[in-house]
Amino acid sequence: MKLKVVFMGTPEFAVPTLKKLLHEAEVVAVYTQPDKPVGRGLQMQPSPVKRVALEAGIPVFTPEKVSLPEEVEKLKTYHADFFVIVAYGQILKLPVIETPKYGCINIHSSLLPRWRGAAPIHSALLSGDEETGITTMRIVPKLDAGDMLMQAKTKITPDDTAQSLHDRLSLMGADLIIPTLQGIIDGSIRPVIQDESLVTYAHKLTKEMEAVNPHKTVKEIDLQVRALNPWPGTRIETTEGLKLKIKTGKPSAKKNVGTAGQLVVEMNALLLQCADGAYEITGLQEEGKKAVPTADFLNGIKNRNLSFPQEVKA
RNA sequence: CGCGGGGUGGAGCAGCCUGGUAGCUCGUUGGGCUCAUAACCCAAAGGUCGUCAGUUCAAAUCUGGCCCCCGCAA
Repeated sequence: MKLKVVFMGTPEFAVPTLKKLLHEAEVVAVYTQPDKPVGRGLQMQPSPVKRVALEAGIPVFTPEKVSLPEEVEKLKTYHADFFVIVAYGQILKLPVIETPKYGCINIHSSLLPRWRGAAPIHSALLSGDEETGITTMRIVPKLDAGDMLMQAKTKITPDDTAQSLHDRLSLMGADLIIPTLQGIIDGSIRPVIQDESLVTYAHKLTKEMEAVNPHKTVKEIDLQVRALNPWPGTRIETTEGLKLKIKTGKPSAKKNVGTAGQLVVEMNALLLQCADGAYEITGLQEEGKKAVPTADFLNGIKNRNLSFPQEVKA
């Protein structure tokens, strides 16, 4: 008999898990954040989870606060075995948590207890962690503090960005959900209490983080570019008015091509001089234009009013 | 009605204000030079200038509508 599940999730990250559940379990209802005005023109947009759920013909609910008493009453009527929560965007209060027969299960995109909180993928990258992963756990009232059920690890490669890790981890999470639920039912999983002495917190990303400080090291710049891709991105603006986002790049073999903060063109490469060496920008996007390989950008500037080096504004 | 930039040979751009022979850097193809090359030299192919209509003797260029792409903001 299929497990009866209520799914709660919102962004793209939650979609693979929802699809897995649609396939392997009986999803009786989907909860997601209300439609919001997003994008150019500020048009109302349903969440990615809502789109998938509607397509599958599952009832979708978008309460502002799922923990209100009347919402809890409705949740009880499903008589669900589990609530599965993936990046829902609301903190569940105890009455909700206690509703399903076997409890509320959460998928978190880090190796707990490291990186509890809002931006675990970015935090792992930004701090130069060598590996990260997925943890399934029981939901408790305290944020991301529940007992851990299963984990899967993945190495962070030099090419990984927040985007590539996000995509990989979201699939890993989907693969973990059925074994986790089954393991609880048949008692084969032994929940592990989080070691509070190892807890770190992943704080929310802000727009301000996109600014590059060229007085940081090449290593730090590289991690920033990869961790903040695609959002909020890594932006530089020169004193001559050139505004661009660094999409991709790598530490350059060249050591010093100017003074810290200079943007230099040398041997068909665009280089940003940092505190301890040069960082090569290999892909970029100018304001209002498409993202292009740096070679294309350099082809174009040859008949524009652009000359290098330029100074990057702090 | 949130603000703004843009659609020009395969790529990235200039030209538009001050209408009148299609430009630059690169790629592609052929040839040359070289022990050799992603280097250099010569040559060629490739574009109804997003689309529809208007103004004009004449529109990439001016005017209006439509389609598409992107940055900010959320």
